[in-house]
Parts: sequence; structure tokens; C-alpha cells
Amino acid sequence: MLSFLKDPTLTTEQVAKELLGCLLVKEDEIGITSGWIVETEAYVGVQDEACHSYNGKRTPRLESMYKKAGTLYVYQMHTHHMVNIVTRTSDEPQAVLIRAIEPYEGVSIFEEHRKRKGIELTNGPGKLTKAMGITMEDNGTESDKYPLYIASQKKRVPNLIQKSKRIGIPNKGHWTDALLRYSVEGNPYVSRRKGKPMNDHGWEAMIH
DNA sequence: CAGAGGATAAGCT
DNA sequence: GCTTATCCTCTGT
Repeated sequence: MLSFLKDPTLTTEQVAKELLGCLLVKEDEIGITSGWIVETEAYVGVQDEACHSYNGKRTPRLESMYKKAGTLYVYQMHTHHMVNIVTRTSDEPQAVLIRAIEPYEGVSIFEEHRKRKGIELTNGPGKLTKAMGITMEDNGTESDKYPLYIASQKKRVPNLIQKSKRIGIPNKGHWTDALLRYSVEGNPYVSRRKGKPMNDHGWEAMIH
């Protein structure tokens, strides 16, 4: 388990930033796929009108959000899956949505799942789950365990973390404008980005 | 049982 | 660039 996921002094916003550069890995019978997290969004619990657990809402679908920090919360929206990492304690159902990754291992498997190439493989929350084969079977599992986990041995460091409004949160008062979306500035896999990506993809040197 | 929601892809302009 | 179909889960009528 990554140490920052079990640190009760960190806010969900801080965890969302810490997750940038972490390696998300899926291991199954098909093979190993992995990618560096380049975009996250913080959903800060019962007071956050954009959060599923807003106002203490609790349904069978949301049960994973009420589990311990580090639990994976996967849900389906329209025909797509979204993957989140639960933060803090069971009393505070908060989570970080993983919105985009930069492919690292298993690119050919990504291409097979997505029927596409390049940045289209993983530049969106529904795209990366399809690329890695993440399904409801991964819901409620822990993020330090097979088959879907965050590697603790490898991490990259963003040169600059860009803050912006969360995607798709209209008519939610100040929550609509809250800067709770974090991305690696200049990384080509960040969703809905414009302009030229940076040559180094926005990373400092890799740490092993 | 209609409607909305943390989205995507295809098709059009 | 914008519009539309997609067809899961939950809520409110």
C-alpha cells in the first residue's frame, strides 16, 4: 500500500495530486498492462454536490465508497466504467477519480481492447478502463492487490500540476467551479486538452 | 416508468 | 467544432 493512501492527515485533494505519476497496473490471464496516472479529480464527500455520496447517500452501488482508504470504487456510467480510489476513513466517503493514464506496459493489449492507437488509447476515464479491461469485478477490491493495483516501487514526478474545474459538473454552485481536477501539465494523454504537448510529457526524471 | 448522470464515438458542418 | 445515440443504475413521480 502506498503510504499516502493510509495517511489520515492528508486531504482527498492532496491524495489526488499525489496519485499523479503513480503506476496503475492490471494483471490478468491476457497479460500485464500499466500506465502512469496523468489526470485525477477529487470528490470530497457528503458536502460535495458532485460526489455520489453527497448528503450521505448510500446505495448498494456506492458501498465501496464507504470502505477503507485504498479501496477501488468502480461504477458504470452509460456504457462505460470509471475507476476511483477511496480516500480517508469509512466515516468520510470521499474518492479520487482516475481520468487518464499514459500507457507504459502492454500497449498492444491496449490497442486490441480499444481498436485505436496513440493518445486515444487512454485519454479519458471510460477509455482507460476499457483499455485495461477494468470491469465491475474490480469494484471493492484493494488497490495494493492483484489483479488491479497501484505499484509502490515506481513513480514519476510531474514538473507542474495543472488545476482546473472538474469535467461535467454543471449547475452545482461553487462545486462547479472548484479547482478539484489535477493533471500533468503538457502530458498528451490528459483528456480534452488543447495545444501542443511537451516533449518530456511534463515529467521529471523517473525514480526507480 | 421517465429522466438524469463524473462519457464516448460516429457523423455531420 | 457540434449533435446524437448509446441503454446502466438510481431516484422521484
